[in-house]
Amino acid sequence: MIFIITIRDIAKRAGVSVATVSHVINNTRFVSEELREKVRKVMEELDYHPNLVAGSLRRKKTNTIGLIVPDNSNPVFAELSRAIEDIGFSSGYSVILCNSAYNLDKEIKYVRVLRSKRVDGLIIIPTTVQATYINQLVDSGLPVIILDRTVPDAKTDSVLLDNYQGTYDATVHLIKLGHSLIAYIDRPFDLPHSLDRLRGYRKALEENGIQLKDELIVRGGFDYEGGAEAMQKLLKRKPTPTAVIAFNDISAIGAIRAIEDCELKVPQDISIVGFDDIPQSSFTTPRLTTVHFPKYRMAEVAFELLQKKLEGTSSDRRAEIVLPLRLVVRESTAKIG
Amino acid sequence: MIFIITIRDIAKRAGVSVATVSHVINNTRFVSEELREKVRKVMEELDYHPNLVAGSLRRKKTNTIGLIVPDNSNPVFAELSRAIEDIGFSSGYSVILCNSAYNLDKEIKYVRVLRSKRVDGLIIIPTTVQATYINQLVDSGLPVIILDRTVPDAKTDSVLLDNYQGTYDATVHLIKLGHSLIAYIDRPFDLPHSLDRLRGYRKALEENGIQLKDELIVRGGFDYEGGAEAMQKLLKRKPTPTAVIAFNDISAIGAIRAIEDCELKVPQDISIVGFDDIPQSSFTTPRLTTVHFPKYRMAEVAFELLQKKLEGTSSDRRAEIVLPLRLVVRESTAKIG
DNA sequence: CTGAAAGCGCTAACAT
DNA sequence: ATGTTAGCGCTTTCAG
Repeated sequence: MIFIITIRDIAKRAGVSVATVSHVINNTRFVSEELREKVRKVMEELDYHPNLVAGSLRRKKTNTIGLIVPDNSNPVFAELSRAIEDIGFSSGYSVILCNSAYNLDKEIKYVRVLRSKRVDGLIIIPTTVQATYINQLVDSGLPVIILDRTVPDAKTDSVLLDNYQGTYDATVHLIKLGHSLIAYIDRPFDLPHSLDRLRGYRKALEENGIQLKDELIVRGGFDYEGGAEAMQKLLKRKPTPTAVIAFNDISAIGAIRAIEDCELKVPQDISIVGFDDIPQSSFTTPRLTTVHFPKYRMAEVAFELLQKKLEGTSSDRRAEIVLPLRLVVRESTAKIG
Repeated sequence: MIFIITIRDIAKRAGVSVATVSHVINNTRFVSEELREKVRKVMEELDYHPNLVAGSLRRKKTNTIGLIVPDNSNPVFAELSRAIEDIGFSSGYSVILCNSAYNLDKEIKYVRVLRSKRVDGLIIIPTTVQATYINQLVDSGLPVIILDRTVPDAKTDSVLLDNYQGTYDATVHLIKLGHSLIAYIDRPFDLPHSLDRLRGYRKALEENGIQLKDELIVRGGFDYEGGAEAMQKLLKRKPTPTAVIAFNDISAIGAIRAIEDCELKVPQDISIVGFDDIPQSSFTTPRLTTVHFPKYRMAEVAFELLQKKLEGTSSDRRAEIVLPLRLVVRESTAKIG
């Protein structure tokens, strides 16, 4: 940071007070066209760039928000980050991107940093269900919005998905296609939202008189490989499932890979449905049937909620917005052969 | 930002000077274990979080860097962002993520913001070849590292790929497989790095006595759909290519989609090779043959270069590190039928 | 309509 | 070994 020109320099050179310069920069009180023009010219000449860190200190507002996601290299989170940046930008906010790497320790470290950096707000997809450190933040007055994860005791707003409905619909879709041996690839460890997805699956089976087989539920990982490995396990189970639901598209894509590696075909031999509807899911072979996650919408809602908190117009009640989900039927599911 | 406890409060309550508190926080001069402990206790009690914006103002260092990428929802950039965040985090830097959306105007706006926010450095994948605004930054003393794009007149370091070699190898691979009708899906508009890729392709054809057919070069878009559309055009060309090289994996995946939609098979009817080696490329059907882009390595090199500039130990010469590329042969390429 | 000046919370030179 | 204090560059109240 070797920027030396300050507002005083501008003021001196333009023959006005620093107050005037500040006001022309921020358009915050009337300044005669004459002075205004003079100030602008000097700023231009000296290539002046206002120091926002000084401004932030004074104004107690940084115009930056923190965003903590598990892993930006996951397409869902990448799209979500992108959307939040987009929306933030148009409201004059920058976003500090933080990856927790599914690691509570790193997440908490980041929260400390962001807090010390005095971000105006925080949008977070937490790694755990633990609410204490989030509530500390909230209690300290930092606006926090929780995304995509249920944190039961959190004292702040969240925007969630109707996960239960998502897998319920997916399962019913499969059942209607004649499947009854429907497997489920779950995430590596439970969290309320994943439990909800599992519940949707279970409920659909139950309602249709299909007995749940525990050996058809298996855990995957957070990458493509995880889905492939889970599927490999499933392929060894007897009876072999004729359909599988994965907790996300990445796993589903890994699963397809594993199936085809066994000389089986999707959907002829096994149907697959994913969750998230990441961009590539329309371009896989076969195109993936999946539950559409409205990422941009989630970002919008999150930002609106955050804005309200920033403006102090947030309702006292803890908002919990649940976005509806919709099954997108493509080519990876078919009538049982 | 309604954090009210300041270093003075801590000092007062602990019965020490603010200097002492500052020094225990930053470990910047000796403080007796006794005072140190007392201060720590008070900080704990009052849930004190040092105000880094004040610190930054004073210290003229924000410990945050700006990262401008075209679009974080592109898997390559998502991985790159992730890697830079990761490396930055371990050196105590936060990163402000900015998407230029391939839009020079937005890019320049972000540069202004980042500059005013006094980021310590900037890592950028520029949208254009235009160096002026980058050089202004450089001249103003802001450490800038250019990634993945050739900006000929830029007066700062860059870390690039050996793009020429990448497509050259890809093309030779195809030629060895017996192909001579090799098409090329280019990006929507030219930039030096894409021109280099095209050069590699041309050179390989030429060296092998294959005549370049201009009608086999077509432009795609920045998403999967763009690749699919480009491929559709190619499929209408006579003679139809037996192999195609795409400027990135996303396009290649879109192209595969388009091919299969015409009841043709990859690689039996048409071979495809991509560029980037994004994670999903090992899991497509067929697995994509592609040029591996060492994303984490690029992030590391970029950060090292940046660090040097931050420490003022950067060489005077403008560094231009070119990372080697390597073709990963998977299943989307085969001997001509 | 414009200016003077206090102070945001911290760091670090200087003093003891 | 610790304390005092002058700013960092800006915003904003208060005065005129």
